[in-house]
Amino acid sequence: MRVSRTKAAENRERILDVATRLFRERGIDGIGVADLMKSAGLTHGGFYGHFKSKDDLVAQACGRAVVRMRDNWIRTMDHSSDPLETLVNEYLVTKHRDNAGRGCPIAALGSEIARQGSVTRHTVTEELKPFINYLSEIVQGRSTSLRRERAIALYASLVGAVVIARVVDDLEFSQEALTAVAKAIQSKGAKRNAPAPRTPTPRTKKRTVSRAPRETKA
Amino acid sequence: MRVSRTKAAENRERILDVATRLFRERGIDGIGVADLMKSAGLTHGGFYGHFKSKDDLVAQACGRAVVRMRDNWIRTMDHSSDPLETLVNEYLVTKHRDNAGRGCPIAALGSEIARQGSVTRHTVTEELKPFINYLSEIVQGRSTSLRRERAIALYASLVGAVVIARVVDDLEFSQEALTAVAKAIQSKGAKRNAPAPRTPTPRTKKRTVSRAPRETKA
DNA sequence: CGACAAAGATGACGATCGTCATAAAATAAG
DNA sequence: CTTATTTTATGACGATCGTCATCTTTGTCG
Repeated sequence: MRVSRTKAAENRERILDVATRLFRERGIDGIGVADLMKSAGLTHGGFYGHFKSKDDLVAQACGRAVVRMRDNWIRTMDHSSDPLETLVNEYLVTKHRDNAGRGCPIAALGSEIARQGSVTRHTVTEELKPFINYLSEIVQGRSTSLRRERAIALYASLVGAVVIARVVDDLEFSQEALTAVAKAIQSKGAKRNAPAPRTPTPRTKKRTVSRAPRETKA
Repeated sequence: MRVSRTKAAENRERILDVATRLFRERGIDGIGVADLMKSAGLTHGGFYGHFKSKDDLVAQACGRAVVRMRDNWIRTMDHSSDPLETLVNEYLVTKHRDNAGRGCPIAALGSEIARQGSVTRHTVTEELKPFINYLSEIVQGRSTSLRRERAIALYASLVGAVVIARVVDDLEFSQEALTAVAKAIQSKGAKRNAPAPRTPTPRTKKRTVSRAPRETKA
């Protein structure tokens, strides 16, 4: 059966949205075209009218996931008086850890994207660069190159923390991964020569009660 | 055909060794039982005499990969006068980035292990804990809890750096991910109140010429 | 030396994979 | 209103997936 032109475009968008979520939840190889289309409310046949292959969808979905993450966090940080703390409070929390389908695609799919074809990797790379550039503006540092270095190191520690927190099945250990990196970032982001927090285990629970990262629907 | 008891044990070891490498290279879903057995020089039929399912193999292979990584790096660091710098020089280099099959299993499979069953995740977790405990001894910090925090944050930034370096297809960007985290770690590991390096882009290439991490064969 | 047991080879199973040809159906164009 | 185009549905394809039953072969032990 046929469908109106706008409806067809909506269907395409829905397939992409479902893919960005299910890939992060189950892995790129963990969800097939048929299941994916069913989750979008369609049958598997119509897929190849929208995408020329699964790899094509993977590239577009991964790129979209990075764009959504970037736009979402930039928007959130732009409305914050302390963007770095806001980022940490949105990223290094259990709600993000337990909601891979709506969280950072590099943390959710990093090791898989690394094995994808050139189109997917290139798309992800180009969409990731503006995010790093933005982070370079919110970290401290004398020179632009130093701030860029710190931005990359910041993002790397965020990704690694969530990956480790999702790998380990020990809840306490998992929580440690999140809070340890959060503390490391905040002690670094603090004013130079400011006294480091003397107590080793102060308020570490309060930090996990913030909102989970959410994506825009369209 | 039958094979001597010791030969059978060798075959089992070979299957496990091949699996620890191929899983990291192609992903857990990226290599099947048949291909895996062929790579071990056997046919697919004998597999279930050694392992009761693929998940069983995945758990043992991932656990073994973590053990090998841990033992290898602990041994290397134990012979070094500056264990932290040695770790950075072994981990944050292109040889490690380009050799996922023999590198850190968390960096190579982190987002996939996070979706594995409870046995795999528990095995990995328990083998990972001693590594974190070891790292806690080589980082600086007044209290044991502070050192543990820093050890976890250190490992997280290592993992994140290699994941990002493997995801992006921009070679310069990829190299930046490695060196940025290396610098961040070394500036942190330096003596407190030591002057931070003033020049923003000094010697960053020399650091990448070290040996790649290697595993023991048995 | 002979009998048993066990390891690996062979081949097949049902499921699922990505892909595509074709049919049906409704919108868009005339 | 008719015609033609386009989108989705149906169903099938070969390949590969994990798994297992069966058989052959051979090491092991009485």
